Amino acid sequence: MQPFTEKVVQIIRIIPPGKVMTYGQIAKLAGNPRGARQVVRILHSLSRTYGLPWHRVINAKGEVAIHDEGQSNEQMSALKQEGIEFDEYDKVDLTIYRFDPEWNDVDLI
DNA sequence: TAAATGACAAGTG
DNA sequence: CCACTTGCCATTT
Repeated sequence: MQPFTEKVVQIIRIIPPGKVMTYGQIAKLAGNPRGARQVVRILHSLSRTYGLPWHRVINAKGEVAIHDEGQSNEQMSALKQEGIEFDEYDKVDLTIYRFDPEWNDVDLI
């Protein structure tokens, strides 16, 4: 497995309840600012086996990016249960709910 | 080994 | 704010 993939997994695992991260943000922290699409693939294929909080990962606009309706509804209710609120366009306020690791030493985790 | 894929991002008008 | 374009790159076909 690529180091990038492994880091992405590590990062997603540390997202606390009630907070979210964006694909691009995760990719950047994992060492590849252009790897947003790889994060997508990882969530798809590894979220189950690694028990990742996949529902806390959304796109840069603050929207749930799932195309499948059933799954997107599942993600939204999961986030609501953690205290995250959606506006009338089903978007979250990233200025409030975005998780910023600040102490950014992801390599140590 | 080459081509296609994707739950994206950032820029432009 | 919306529509559209371009860049992206690990994984899958």
